[in-house]
Amino acid sequence: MKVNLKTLSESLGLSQTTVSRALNGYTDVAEATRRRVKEAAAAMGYQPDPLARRLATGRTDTIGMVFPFNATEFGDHRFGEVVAGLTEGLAKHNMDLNIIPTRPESELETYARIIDTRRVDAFIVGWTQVHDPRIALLQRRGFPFLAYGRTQTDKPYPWFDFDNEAGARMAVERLIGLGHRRIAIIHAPLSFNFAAQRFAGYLAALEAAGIVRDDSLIADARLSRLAGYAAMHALLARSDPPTAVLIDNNLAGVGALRAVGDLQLRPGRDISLIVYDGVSPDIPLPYRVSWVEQATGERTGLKMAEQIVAVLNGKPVGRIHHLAKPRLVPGETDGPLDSAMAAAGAPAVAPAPPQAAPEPRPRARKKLASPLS
Amino acid sequence: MKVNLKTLSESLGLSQTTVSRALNGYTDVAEATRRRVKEAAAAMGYQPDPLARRLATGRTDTIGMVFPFNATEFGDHRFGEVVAGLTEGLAKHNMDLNIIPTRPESELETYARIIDTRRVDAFIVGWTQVHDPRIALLQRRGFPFLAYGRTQTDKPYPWFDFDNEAGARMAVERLIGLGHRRIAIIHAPLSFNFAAQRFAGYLAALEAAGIVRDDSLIADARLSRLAGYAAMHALLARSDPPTAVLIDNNLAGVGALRAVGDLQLRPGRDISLIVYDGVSPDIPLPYRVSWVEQATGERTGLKMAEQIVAVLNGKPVGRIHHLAKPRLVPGETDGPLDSAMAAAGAPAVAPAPPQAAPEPRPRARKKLASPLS
DNA sequence: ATCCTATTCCGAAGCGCTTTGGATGTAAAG
DNA sequence: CTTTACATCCAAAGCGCTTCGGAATAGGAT
Repeated sequence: MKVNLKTLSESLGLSQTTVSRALNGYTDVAEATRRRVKEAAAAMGYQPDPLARRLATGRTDTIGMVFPFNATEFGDHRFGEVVAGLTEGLAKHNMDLNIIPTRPESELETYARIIDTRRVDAFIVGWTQVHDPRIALLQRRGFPFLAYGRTQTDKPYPWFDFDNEAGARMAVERLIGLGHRRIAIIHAPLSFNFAAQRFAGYLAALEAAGIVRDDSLIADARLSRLAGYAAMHALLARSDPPTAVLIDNNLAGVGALRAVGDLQLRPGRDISLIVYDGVSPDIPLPYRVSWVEQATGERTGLKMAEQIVAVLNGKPVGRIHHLAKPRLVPGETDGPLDSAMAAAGAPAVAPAPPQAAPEPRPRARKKLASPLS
Repeated sequence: MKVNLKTLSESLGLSQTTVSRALNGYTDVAEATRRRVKEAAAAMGYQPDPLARRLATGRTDTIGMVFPFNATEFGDHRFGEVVAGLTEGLAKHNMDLNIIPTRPESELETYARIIDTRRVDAFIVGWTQVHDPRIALLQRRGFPFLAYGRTQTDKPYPWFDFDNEAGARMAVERLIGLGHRRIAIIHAPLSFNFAAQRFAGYLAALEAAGIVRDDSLIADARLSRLAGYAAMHALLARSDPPTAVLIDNNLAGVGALRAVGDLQLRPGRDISLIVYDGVSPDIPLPYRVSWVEQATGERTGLKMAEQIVAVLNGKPVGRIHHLAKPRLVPGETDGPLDSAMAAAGAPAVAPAPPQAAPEPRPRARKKLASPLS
C-alpha cells in the first residue's frame, strides 16, 4: 500500500510537520526523534512524492539541456562524457539531468515551452554561438542557466569555457616551431563561439611569428565528418598545398584524416595535422593523433554541475566563471617540415590511390575524384 | 504578475471549476462561456501550472527513455532519427520525451528511481536484450512501457520491432543469388535481440540454400566501429577469406568498410558487403553501400509515439505490437562472385597498402599490421 | 516562586489544479 | 400548475508536501 507523509506520521504518532522536518534535516527536531523517523521511513519504504514536493517548493530538482536532433549523429564523443560527468555531479545534489530533444528549427520555442511549464530549474546551454538567441531569451525571461561556452552579451551570465584561443595558438605555435609556414586551418562556422576563438588563436599565432595570413588556407567547414573530408581534400588538391593543418573540431578531424588517408599521404611525414579535441577512440587509425586536449568530459561535467548548483543557490552570476586550460598532446600526425620536404623531393613512397595507375607522385597534386557525389 | 486559475476565474466572475472545465473541454459548460474563458486565458497569458496539474491528476505527460552513457558516441545515427520522430509524435498528444542519462552500470537503479519518483508516465526501452532485466523490472513493478525491439518473457507486453530475421535473410539470399557461398557475418553480441534475430536470418538463408554453416566465418563483434574494423580485418587476413560479408549493424559497418578500404580492396568487386541499416550519411565513402533498410527513424518514432499513447490509454498490452518490414537497398558494395574470382585471378589491380612494398596480391592474404594497438 | 530561554513539536495554511456531487435555473412534458 | 429533464455552474474536498507562526515543556537564572 501507498505510504505517504500522512500514514507515516500517524504510525509514528508524530505530526506531518515534524516528520517532514526530521527527514529534511531541520535542526528543530530532537536527534532521537530524527533517528526514529528515519528508521521508520526506511522500514516502510517511504518515498516523498516529488510531484507534491515540487508543487510545494516550486523547485523541480531537474536541470534541462535541450538537444536539437538532426537526422545525423547525436553529438560527438565528448558530448557523452560531459553528460556523464554532469549526471554524476548533479546526483550528488539529488538533482537530475534531463535531455530534452527538439527539432532544430524549433529550438527556441522548446526553451520557451519548458520555461513556461516550469519543468526544470535551470538550463545548460551548449554549443554556444557568438551571438546566441537562446541566451538572449533566457536572460530576457530571467531564467537561470549555465552557458557551456561563452557568448557575446552585455549582461553578466555564468559560463564554463575552455581557453580555445590559447589552445589553438599553442597548436599553431608548435607547427611553426616544426618549421611550417604554410599552415592551414579547417574551422567550423565562426558563428560558433569555440570556432571563433580557435580561429582567433590561429591568427594570433601566425601574426606573432610574422607569417602573413593566407586566406586560401582557411577553410570554413560545417561541423561534420563529411565537411572536414571535403575541406581537406580541397586543400590538398591545390597546386601549393599547406604543409600543416589545424582542424578545429573532432568531427571534421575524422573526415580530414580520412581524406589524407585516401590520398595515400602519411600524416606526420607528408603533412602535419593537429586535431583540436582529438578524435573518437572508436575510429580505427594506425597512428596516434596529435591533438589539443581539453579537460576530460567527465571533469568538465562535474565542474559544470557545481556551477549550476551555485547559480541556483543565488551566487551572483557574474561571478560564476570557469576557464579550463587546454594542453597539447603530441602524437604522430605532426612532424618537422624537413620530412615533408624530403618526402616531396624523394620518389613516391606512398602508393597511388586506388583506381589510379601507380605513378611517381611527390605530393597530392591531381584532383582525385571526390567521394562526395 | 502571475496569473493562475484563481485570478483568471475571479477576473471572469466564474468559479475555478468552470474555468478549468471550460479549458479542458468538458461538455457541461456553455459554448459562449467557453469562448469567453478561452479568450481571457489567451489574453492574460494563462498557462496552467503543470506541477499542480500533475499533482492533481497523477500524470506527468512525459515519456522517459533512459540512456546509458558510455564515454564514446551517443548512439548511432538512427537513434537521432527515432528520437526526433518520437518527439514529434508525442507532441501531438501534448506529451514530452525525456532522455534520462545514466551510467551504464546503474541503469536498473535509474529505472527504479524514476519509477519511485513518478517522473514519467511510461518508458521506452531501447536496445532490448534477448533476456532483458529492465523489462523484467518494469513488468514486476507494473509500470507502463514500450519495448523498442522484442525480448523473451512469458507475460505479454507492447513492442515495436523490425523483422530482423527476414531482413538478414533477404540480404544473405541476395548474396547467394550472386553466386557467393563463403558468406561471413559480423554480428553484434547475440544477447541483443536484434543481433540474435539477424543471426537467425543469416543461418536460415544458408540452410535454405544448402550451404553448411562455417563457424569460422562468424564473427562476434562489440557494437562499435573498432570492433567491426578488427573483425573484418581478421576475416580478410584468413588464407581462405569469405567472398561476401553481412555486417549486422551500422556502427560495425563503418569499421568494416574502413578495413576493406585500408586493405586496398574494392567492395562490390573484390568482396561483397551488405550492411544492415546502412551507414551514417556523414561518413565519406566513394560508393553507395548496399544495405537493408528499415523504416526511417522518423516514421519509427511516430509509430512508437502512437503505441505508447495506446498503452497509457489502457489498450491491452498484448495487443500493441508492430513489426516493420525491412527492404533491401542494392548499392555498389555487392556484386557477382565472378568478379571477385576474376579479380583474384588477375594481376594486382589494387595497389599495396601504405608502408608495404608493392607486390602482386590477389586478395588480402598476409596479416597487415593492425591499427588497433 | 517567577521569569526567560532554549528546545522540540505541531496546527493550519498554502502550492495550483482537478473532480465529485450537488445546486440552480429554464424549458419541455404531464 | 407541477414534474421531469437538461443545461450550466459551483463549493469544497482533495493531491502530498513544505513552512510559518506559535505552543508546550524543561531547565536555568533571578
